[in-house]
Amino acid sequence: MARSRDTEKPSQIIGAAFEVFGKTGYQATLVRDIADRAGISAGTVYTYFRDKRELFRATAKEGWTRFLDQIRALVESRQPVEARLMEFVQIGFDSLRRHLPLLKGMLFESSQMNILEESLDELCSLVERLLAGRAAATQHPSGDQAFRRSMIRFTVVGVLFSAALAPPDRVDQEIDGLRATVTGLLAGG
Amino acid sequence: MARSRDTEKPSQIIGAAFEVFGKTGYQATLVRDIADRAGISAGTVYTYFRDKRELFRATAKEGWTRFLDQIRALVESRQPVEARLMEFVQIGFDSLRRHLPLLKGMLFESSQMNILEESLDELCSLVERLLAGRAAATQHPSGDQAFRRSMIRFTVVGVLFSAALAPPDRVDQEIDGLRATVTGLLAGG
Amino acid sequence: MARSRDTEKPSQIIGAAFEVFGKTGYQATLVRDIADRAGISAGTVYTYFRDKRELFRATAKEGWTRFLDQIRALVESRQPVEARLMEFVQIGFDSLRRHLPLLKGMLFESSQMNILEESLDELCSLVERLLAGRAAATQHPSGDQAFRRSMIRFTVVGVLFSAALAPPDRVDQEIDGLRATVTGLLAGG
Amino acid sequence: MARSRDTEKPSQIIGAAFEVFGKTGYQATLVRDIADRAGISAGTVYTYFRDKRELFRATAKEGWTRFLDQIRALVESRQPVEARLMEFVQIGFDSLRRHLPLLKGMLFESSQMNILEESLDELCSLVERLLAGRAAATQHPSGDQAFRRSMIRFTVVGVLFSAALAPPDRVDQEIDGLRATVTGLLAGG
DNA sequence: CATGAATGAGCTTTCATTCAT
DNA sequence: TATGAATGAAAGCTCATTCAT
Repeated sequence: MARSRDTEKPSQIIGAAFEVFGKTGYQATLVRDIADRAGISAGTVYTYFRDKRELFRATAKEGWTRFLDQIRALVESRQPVEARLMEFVQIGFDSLRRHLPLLKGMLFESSQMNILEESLDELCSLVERLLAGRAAATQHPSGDQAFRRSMIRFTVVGVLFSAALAPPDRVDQEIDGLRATVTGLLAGG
Repeated sequence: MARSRDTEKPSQIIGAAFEVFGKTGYQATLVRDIADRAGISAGTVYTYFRDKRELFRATAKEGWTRFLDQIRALVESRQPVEARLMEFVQIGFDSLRRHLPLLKGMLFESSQMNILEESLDELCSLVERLLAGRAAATQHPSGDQAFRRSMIRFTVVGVLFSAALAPPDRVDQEIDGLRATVTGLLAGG
Repeated sequence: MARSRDTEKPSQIIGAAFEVFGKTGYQATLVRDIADRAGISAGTVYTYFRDKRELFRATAKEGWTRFLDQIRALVESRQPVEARLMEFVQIGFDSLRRHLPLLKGMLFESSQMNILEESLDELCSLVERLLAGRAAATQHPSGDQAFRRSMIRFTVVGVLFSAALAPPDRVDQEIDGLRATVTGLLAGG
Repeated sequence: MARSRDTEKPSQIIGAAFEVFGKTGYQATLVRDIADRAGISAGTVYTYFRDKRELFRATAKEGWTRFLDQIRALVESRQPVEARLMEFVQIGFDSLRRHLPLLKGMLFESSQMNILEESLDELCSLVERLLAGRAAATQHPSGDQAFRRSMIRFTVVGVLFSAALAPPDRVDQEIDGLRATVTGLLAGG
């Protein structure tokens, strides 16, 4: 038999891609760099991914999946609402800080691949559910439902892109500021 | 009538760049295409702009300037608050629709050039001033000031990027939806 | 029934190669395509043939062998001369039509592999023998022997390459024309 | 003004291409090698030729043009028939010897580009005209006209391809043999 | 022997930028 | 200053071949 198809190879490659795309951006990343970091030859990348684009897509998707899984678990946890919200903020901004380069890659270099759309939608619904417990307490007319939903969407998009737009040397304070703002919003109602 | 050809050439080039970048996107745009449309040779572009990047920066800046000038005039106009807000929405979404490709270029294809920061900041303050009249009517504790400011920021960024992220065939309905949402937000308070 | 799989594999591969090279041409043919059609893996091809080149050579040789065997049988058959000549034309042009792509591969895409030389030589002598019966009838001085031989050679080469050079959409009429010409030559003398 | 477009550049490039294609063959030739030999950069080749293919086509065409021009002049010269025929054989086989590698390139590596068709056709008509004077002397029924024409075609194609098919170490004797054959044919009638 | 995953050399063409005129 | 011919770096992907299993 031939060398058996290594089932870990794809995630090994994605791992490498995660780092290189994150550091270098989509355009500037060479497939060879990813292969090098994964310890394989450039050709092998193409055994598992049709092309650079698909590799990027898979990498980005993987990132979102990991993150959304955490949030999903949180939504279904039995903690009190406020605790869950705090943890959400914690996890969310940690991820943001950690994966900002990849996010920028997703935003800036690949408008065609609408990886974000879906993921953003899901993130927004999760946030909605996260807030639902609290919202139920107060009686809200249905108009406020739409308002809330739009608020959530704009807040999520606003946070992500504000962070992504920040100049590299001010990323950290920008994220801190955003986090404070969001915390405030949650506290304020 | 014209002062001199040399003074006009940069804006002539920017005018051409505006159209070509807007239609084609940053990457896919050839410097020669811009030169052709400007009726000059490719080499001449480099007399006025260091490189393609700087030309894009200047073009984007020009676009924001035109737009912000309109809003600035609106802020200083003597119309009643509500009328100004309606006109703002009108102008804003018209520009968005018209210049979306250029905006996408700014967002997605030129990560290093943080052209937006400044312009976004100014746009947000203008919106703040636009809303200020109305806000003054009600007594708001200072906490709400911060809330309002963050709201504005998130809304502005949210609108721009949501539009930019929409897949090409759904851009129009996306913009319509965003406009409705914003109108609702303004109406709702 | 079969002796052993290993003995059959080469001809099995050649059979597949015959079809794929014929359809696709040398350059455009992937070793894997041949392997697929032969129902084996690409690697196995290299157990029986040093490389793609050698496989092509073997395939072409096989094709010539099959063809020359038919002609050889014809030469040795007991039919009257004229009947043999007619059948020769029949078989020859049928083969030409059927295997033209392979012939083109031999001619155009594999300059170093002079597969044709030998086969052409044999084909020419067979034709000479085919014509010999008729030629004997008339008294020919030896000079005409050389003339005849050159004629044969040029005719054979001329037919093959003229067919091979014809643009794809005119191959059929070209072959028809060549056949008519040859028939005429035979009839005429 | 810019550096003016050098009108000699194309033929300069073709000159280099002539040598490199001839020596190396179409496939194995790197555009860069041609550029190097022409003393220009690889990119410049593309200012004058759309791609490698078109450069080859132009090169081959140029070769045929030079050759056919000579033959054309010969046809129109006032020399006696026999002298012209002898000179034709002289020129023809000299060219064949000199440009065989390019011819092989044309034959073997580029069946798609039917550069040969046209040139062969013209060469054949020229030969026909060359022989016409002599032919006129004897009364030939029209059937012989067709015979003659086919003979010419097969002879021309036969000579060219027989030379092209000869293994490198026997090219010279092959060409000598072909020349002798042709001379004999001409002498014999 | 068979397999097929892994390898990695190979190469055209584009296009931003330069610079001789 | 304007021109546009010339430059030359740059990189994805294929596919014949190898070799670990």
